[in-house]
Amino acid sequence: MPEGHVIHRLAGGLEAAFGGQIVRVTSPQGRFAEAASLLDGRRFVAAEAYGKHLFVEIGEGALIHVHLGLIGKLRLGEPQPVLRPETLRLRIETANAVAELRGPQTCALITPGERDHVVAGLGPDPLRADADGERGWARVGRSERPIASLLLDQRVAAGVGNIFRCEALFRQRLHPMTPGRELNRRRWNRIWDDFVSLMAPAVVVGRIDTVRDEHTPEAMGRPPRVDAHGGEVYVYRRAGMPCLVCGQRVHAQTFEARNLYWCNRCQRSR
DNA sequence: AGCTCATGGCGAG
DNA sequence: TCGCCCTGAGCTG
Repeated sequence: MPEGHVIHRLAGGLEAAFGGQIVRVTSPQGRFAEAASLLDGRRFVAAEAYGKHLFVEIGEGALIHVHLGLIGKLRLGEPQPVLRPETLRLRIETANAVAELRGPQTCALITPGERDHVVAGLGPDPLRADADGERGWARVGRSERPIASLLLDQRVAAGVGNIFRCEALFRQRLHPMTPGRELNRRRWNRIWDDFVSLMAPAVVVGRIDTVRDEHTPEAMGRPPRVDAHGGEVYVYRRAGMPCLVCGQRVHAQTFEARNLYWCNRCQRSR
């Protein structure tokens, strides 16, 4: 479940659960055992998200770098016995809380310098107060690449994933294949502002809602969306269903190995 | 029980 | 551009 809002939410949850406390760190699966033993029994200092990357600081001078990838999960909860240890890469626990990491793309012990190197390779993160959207525009405005490709490029906007990409393009009525250089700065600013205004609440509520007030279930007299991957959206995973604005069937196509969803009638500009 | 797909990203060719 | 990595939910049988 990993777009940037999930990672930021996890960072906050980890700090609330473990901040300042002495923690047990283990790797029941064994694949992170050596590093875990170095951190075990030390004090949890901080957890920080940058884009889809999570940095967990336990003890001095070392960080755990976590990237969930497509299928990784980090669950926070009450103390409980270890279940399915064969897939449990990392477990952090106190008497009151447990965090369990399974299936991550990355779980590695790194130095602060290595963390800085990872961050240096990322573009601005709409969820960070220090983000500078202009850095994203610098890459978009002179690119021949389709905007759908650019918006998943973590150097353009770190933390944006497939849902926010598809939804921002719909909200801006932009055809996914529009080359970046055909946008102007104002158009980019509106996309960026959408990322900020959609992602920040998603961190708080733990789901993605992108439909404007006039298209909510209440406003349109339709049943609310109930499936597990999020909240109310315009096009993501709505292939073949009627567009909430014009009624035409939502299109879906594989593009650069990812699913792309859009409305051919509403998103004409290019 | 087995198959497919997923909110990612990498490296080989 | 494709195959591959890692896990689990949601189908199908």
